[in-house]
Amino acid sequence: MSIFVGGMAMKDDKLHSPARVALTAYLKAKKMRRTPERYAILEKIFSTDEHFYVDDLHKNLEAEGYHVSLSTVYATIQLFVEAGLVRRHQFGNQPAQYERVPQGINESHHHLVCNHCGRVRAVRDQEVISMIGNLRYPTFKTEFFSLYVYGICSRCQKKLKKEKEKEQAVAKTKKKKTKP
Amino acid sequence: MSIFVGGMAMKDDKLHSPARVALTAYLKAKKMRRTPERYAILEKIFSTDEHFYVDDLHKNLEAEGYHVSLSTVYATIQLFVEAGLVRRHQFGNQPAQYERVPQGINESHHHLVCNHCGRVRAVRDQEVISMIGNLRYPTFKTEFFSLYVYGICSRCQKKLKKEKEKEQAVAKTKKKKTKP
DNA sequence: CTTAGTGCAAAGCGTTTGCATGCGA
DNA sequence: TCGCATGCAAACGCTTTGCACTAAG
Repeated sequence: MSIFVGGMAMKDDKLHSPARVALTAYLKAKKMRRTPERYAILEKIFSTDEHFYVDDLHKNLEAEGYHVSLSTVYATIQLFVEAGLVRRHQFGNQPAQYERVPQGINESHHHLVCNHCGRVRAVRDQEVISMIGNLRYPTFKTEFFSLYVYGICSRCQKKLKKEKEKEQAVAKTKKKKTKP
Repeated sequence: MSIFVGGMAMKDDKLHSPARVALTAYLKAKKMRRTPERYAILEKIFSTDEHFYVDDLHKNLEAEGYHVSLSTVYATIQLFVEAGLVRRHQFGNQPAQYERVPQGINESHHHLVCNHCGRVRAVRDQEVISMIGNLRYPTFKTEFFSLYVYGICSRCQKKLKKEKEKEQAVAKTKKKKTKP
C-alpha cells in the first residue's frame, strides 16, 4: 500500500515513523505549523543515514520534482536541530554537514576526519560511546557529544607516500648536479 | 632584559620559546620564509591559552601598533594549522575559533559547548584524554582528536528556567479567561 | 480571519583570491 | 637578483534577511 503525502509517495509505515511522530509532537508543543514542506524535508533526511549538505538535500528534493526554496530548507533544518532531530557538523572550511541524530546506542558513532582530503568516516565503538556518555559535569546539563578523530586516511597515506618518493628522487638528482 | 623583535618588545626567553623553535624548523624544512609577520602572529597566539577569533587576533595586533593585513593573518594561521601549531574549531554558525595546540597531557582538554548561547569552556580530564588517545584504527593514521560535549551552561539553565516560569504564568491566565 | 511559513531576490559576512609591491634568501 | 609573502580590494560561497504572497489553524 502506498499513500501520497506532502507530494511524495510513501509507505504506510512511514506515516508514523518515529521521526514524524517526534516532529509532530515538537511542532504541537511549540504551537508551530505542520506544513507539507517540513515533513517532506524530514522524510528525505531520514531516508538515509548518511551525512549530507544542505545544497545536496535541496537538489535531491528538486530532482524528485518536489519544489522547496533553499531558504525554507535552511530554516527547516535549523528547526530540526532545535528539535533534536538533526545534528550539525562542520569540518575545516567546508560547508556545514548535517546528519539525523543516532537512534539509540546501536546508531551512535564518532567520526574519523582526514586532514588531507577532508573526507569523514563514521565509526561505531560502544566502549567509547558509553564512556563519554557517562561523563557528568556539575552546573552543565549535557545533551549529547561529538568526538572527531583527525588524521590521514588510507587513500591519502598512499598519495602522500608517492609524493614523498618523487621529491626524494628530485633531491637526489639535484645533489648529483651540484656535486658532480 | 628585553629585545625588540618583529616590532614587538619581548623577553629574551621568548626568542627561543618552543613554539618559535617549532615554527623555524617547519619553515626551514618547507623552504619557506621566516618573516617578522609570522613570528609576531605566533607570539600573539602563544601569549595566552584562550581560544580566539581571527578578527580579534588581527584587531589586537593593530591595537598594539603592529600592522598586518587581515589576509596575512588568515594565511599565517592556515600555515600554523598545517604546521601543527594551532587547531581550528567551529561551533554552530559562529566564525572559526582557533587555539594553540595543547603542550603535553597537562594542557590537553576537551570542550563543553552551550547549545543556547554558544559559549565554549575547556575541561581537562586525564582519563578521557588518555582513553581516547589510545584509540587505534587500522588504515587510519591518527594525529589528534577533538571531543565536544554539547548541553546547556549554568547561566542559560537559569535563564531558560525563568522564561518557562513566565510562560506558565501566562498560560494560567489564559485558561481562566476561556473557562470563567 | 490571522499570522506563521514559504519563495524569491538581495544582502551579509567570514574567508579567499588576484595582482602589484616589497623583502627575505 | 629571484620569487615568495604581504597588502589591498574585489570576489566568492554559504547562509540569513526583507518583503510580498500563500495557506495552516
